[in-house]
Amino acid sequence: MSELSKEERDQRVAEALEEFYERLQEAGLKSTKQRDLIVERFFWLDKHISADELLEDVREYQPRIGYATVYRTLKLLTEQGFAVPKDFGDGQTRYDPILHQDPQHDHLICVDCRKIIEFNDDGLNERIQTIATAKGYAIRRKKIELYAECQDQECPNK
Amino acid sequence: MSELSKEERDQRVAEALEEFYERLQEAGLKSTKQRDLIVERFFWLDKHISADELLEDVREYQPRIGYATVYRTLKLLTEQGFAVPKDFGDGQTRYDPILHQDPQHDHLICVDCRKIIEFNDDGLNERIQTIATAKGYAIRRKKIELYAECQDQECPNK
DNA sequence: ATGAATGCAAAGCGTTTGCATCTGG
DNA sequence: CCAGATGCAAACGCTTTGCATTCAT
Repeated sequence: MSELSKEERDQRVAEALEEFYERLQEAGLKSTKQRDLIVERFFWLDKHISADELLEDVREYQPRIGYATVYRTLKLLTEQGFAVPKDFGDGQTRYDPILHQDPQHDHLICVDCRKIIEFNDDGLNERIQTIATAKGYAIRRKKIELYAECQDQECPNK
Repeated sequence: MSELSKEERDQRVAEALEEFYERLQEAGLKSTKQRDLIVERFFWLDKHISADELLEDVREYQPRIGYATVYRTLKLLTEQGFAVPKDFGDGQTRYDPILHQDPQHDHLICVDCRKIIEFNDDGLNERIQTIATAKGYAIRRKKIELYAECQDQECPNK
């Protein structure tokens, strides 16, 4: 994610947008100034974000956007598989953008400072597959959150 | 869980209750008819349960219990480490009782019928430990939810 | 008696919805 | 044109809180 160059990032956002507009068309839905902006910013920021935070961001470009529009767009993105809602227990839902090259990552959350580290572990993913298969299920998606405290003093809240 | 005999179950509930009352005393908090009932039923039922469902259950014994009391008791149980709140994305928080012999389990959720299967996998737990340790963190708790569809026709919603 | 717990109703908060208006295809 | 999208405000559902009353210690 953050190791990508601006070019690579632009590239991935562009691809995701293209895919998104294709789906819009297929579904007979419309592209509008507001929707386009929200979706583009959502992809561009490329991090788990709350409706509130996203609204604040897009209002820098179009101050009159209403929060209902943001919620509706996030719902649309979720339905179309471009976003995954996450709940970290602080009362508000956050949405993870899915730029399709990206395998869905998991989270390690510091219980002291609430810092959220994203990670991806093949061994973990394999194990999960094994478990689901053994029980006769096929994984559609997963939600893995590890709540932990860091060992040393890098964490401000200790 | 469900493989326990009634005796074993009673035993575990009794132990958990004892521990709970110890903590209450230490904290200078009181034991009341309502609180006792809610906690006992919560331990006895021994499954993830919403505030609503728990309220409905305890009202069979004491119809005048208010929902605020149930919420307050669940909050207390959570603070004292006897319950873990879980969010499965359907808008209401569910609480998992922790009877202390029980290692914390994970969930496999059918995306079609919303059936929730609890499981525990040592390989998975080891892998998680490894990941956290490698990143310099010590796990306090985890939340693992696998959303999957079942392979055959046992699932009513297909 | 005194601090804590309860029940009720009201408030909170994030999210969703109804509706009149606007807009893209 | 007309279905779909927007913005606003009101409604929603779950959860929390204020307050007068009751209760445990």
